Amino acid sequence: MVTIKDISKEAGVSTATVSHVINGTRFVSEPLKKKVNDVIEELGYQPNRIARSLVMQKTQTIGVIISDILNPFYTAVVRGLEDATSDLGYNVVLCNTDEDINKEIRYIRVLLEKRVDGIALATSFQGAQHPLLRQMSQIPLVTIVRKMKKLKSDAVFADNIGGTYEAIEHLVSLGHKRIGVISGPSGLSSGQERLEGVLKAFTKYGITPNDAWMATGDFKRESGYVLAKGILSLKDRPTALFVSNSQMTLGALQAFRELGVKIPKDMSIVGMDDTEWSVLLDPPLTVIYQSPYDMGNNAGKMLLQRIFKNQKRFKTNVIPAKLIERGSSRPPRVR
Amino acid sequence: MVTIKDISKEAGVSTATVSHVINGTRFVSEPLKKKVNDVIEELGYQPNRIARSLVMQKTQTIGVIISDILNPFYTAVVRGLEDATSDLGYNVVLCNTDEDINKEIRYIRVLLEKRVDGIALATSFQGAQHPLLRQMSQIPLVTIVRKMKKLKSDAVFADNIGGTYEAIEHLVSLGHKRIGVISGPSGLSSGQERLEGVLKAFTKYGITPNDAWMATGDFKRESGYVLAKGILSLKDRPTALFVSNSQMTLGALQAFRELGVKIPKDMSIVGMDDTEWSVLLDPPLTVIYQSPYDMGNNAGKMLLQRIFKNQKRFKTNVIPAKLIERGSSRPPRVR
DNA sequence: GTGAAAGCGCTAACAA
DNA sequence: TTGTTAGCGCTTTCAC
Repeated sequence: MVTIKDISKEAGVSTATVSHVINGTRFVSEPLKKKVNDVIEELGYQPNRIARSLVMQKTQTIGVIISDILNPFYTAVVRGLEDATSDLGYNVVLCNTDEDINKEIRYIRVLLEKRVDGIALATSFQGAQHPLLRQMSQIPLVTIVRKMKKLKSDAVFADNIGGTYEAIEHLVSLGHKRIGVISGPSGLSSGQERLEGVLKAFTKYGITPNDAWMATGDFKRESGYVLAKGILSLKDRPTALFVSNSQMTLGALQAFRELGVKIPKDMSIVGMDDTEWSVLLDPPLTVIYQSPYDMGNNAGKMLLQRIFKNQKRFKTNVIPAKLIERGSSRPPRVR
Repeated sequence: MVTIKDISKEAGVSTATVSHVINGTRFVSEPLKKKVNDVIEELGYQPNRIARSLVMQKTQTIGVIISDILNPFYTAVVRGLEDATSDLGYNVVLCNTDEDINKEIRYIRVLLEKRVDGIALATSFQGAQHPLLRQMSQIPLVTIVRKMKKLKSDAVFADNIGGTYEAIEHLVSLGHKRIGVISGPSGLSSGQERLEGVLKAFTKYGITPNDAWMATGDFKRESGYVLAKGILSLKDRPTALFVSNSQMTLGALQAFRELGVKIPKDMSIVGMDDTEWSVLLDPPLTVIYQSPYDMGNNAGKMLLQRIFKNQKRFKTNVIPAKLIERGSSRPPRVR
């Protein structure tokens, strides 16, 4: 592999000069500059950024840690993050944890050791105090999607409470009083807050939650399927169902299909997360949209800000969630 | 930031010893080992992998270059790649090119300069000879999804020809003779081969392609929408439509919906790529499934093999594509 | 306007 | 069994 030394030798200049023509960091006379560039071209020189990183103490790399890129929600987050940072020459390294806190810890450690310039973390940690709290506060880090207790950091997440509140309000406005809910893990802020918004709306509109209609899943398709099946099989069932993420909605829809429960005739459904397929369903799905792309994009921008100037105050960016009304929610059938 | 020197000083040993206890690369007596580990713990030492990479000449990082992670096909590819490589401690850096050859070139350059240990590349280059041909043959590289002309390298892709052949054969076996096709860019091997499989089946079954029913898109949703709309609006239209990727299928389905063309009553449809939503459509979608996860996974494994021992022969891994028959394809209506 | 050389934080050959 | 030190390929200070 050809190095800067080879170039300097071949061009008859110092390595300093080569470095400066490559980076434009100080004036170099035209003839020298040309000579150097010619040699670089001729030898097919590729500067070694590892060496550069070592002296510059920066890697032009940021890490993103999520549970699973196969979930389209996170796909959009990651894309937003890349778009926000790639213009400034950053690369993103992708880490899937599958909600496994040990994987998460391993990834954080490695990213730290690789000296990434920043980390965007959607934690899977459900306890009170993250094991890597100390280490994480040493570098630019933005918590995304899910809040982390005890950690002071920049943060961007959706307005979960507002979003789910709106979902319920929407159903109530259609005339629903019998509303079922499939929520996510209570140990995750996203799961807990979404339930909170639901309950807030229930209270506001004088609805007493029916335990048989309130289920807690794990944000995965299978649990949406199983839990929906349970609720749909009840003799006394709700007239509407809210499902708190797209993967569980997928499972729930499968349950509707299998049990022959017609949407919205037999039951209305509102999902969380908009997807590429929401509009193609029959009827199209009413959803709460949380702008995952924007979340990733904003996270990227906040990271860059912190990388460039280390302000002391931490910022929190709450992205509004909004209702997209489509055909799957209708007034309940009058009996 | 604490370095190996700090540890060695504090523990009263040489940096060599510290290095060796961290990496287990030579015997260190118990007392020393304990002392070193204690100090590491105490000072919260995080080894600098940049420095390590510089001397070891390896980064434990691989790059993956695709057009767009938002396309669930690539999402699965990337996930497969990560799963194949993360066990051995590799990280993957994600690069989205949006089919922009300039972005692709930039990314390849950067990955090369960052000295990634390997690259998985789904190229967007449609010309004869890739601009970075020389550079790319210098490191472990596996071409995926799309073939690259003139480049000798490991490769893994789907059996596009076999897959689309099977799609048409399936339609023919149902009694269709009037078959429309929305293909992808002819400059990409995936686009060209898929069309090739279609034509091969046409020939085999004595079907003469009707130009009005043969459209070429760009693998994006919008083009599927526009082209399908064109075909569906024809007075003389086909009885079945094959669409050669999931994004265009999405658009096509939208066209069916808007024009009130009922599937499969008015027209059958077979898509390429299975997705999380295929089964939820009404009727569920018949598709050709190309195992994107496996493609990524195999690509990862091939990369690792080449990283570990530099065999001279290049391998090509063709992943079979298979028909998944569901409700969207039925015999044509008898007029 | 350009060059010499120290140093970034490790690993490993060599020495003891 | 452990330590000394050269060197990985750059950037940048200081000197000329």
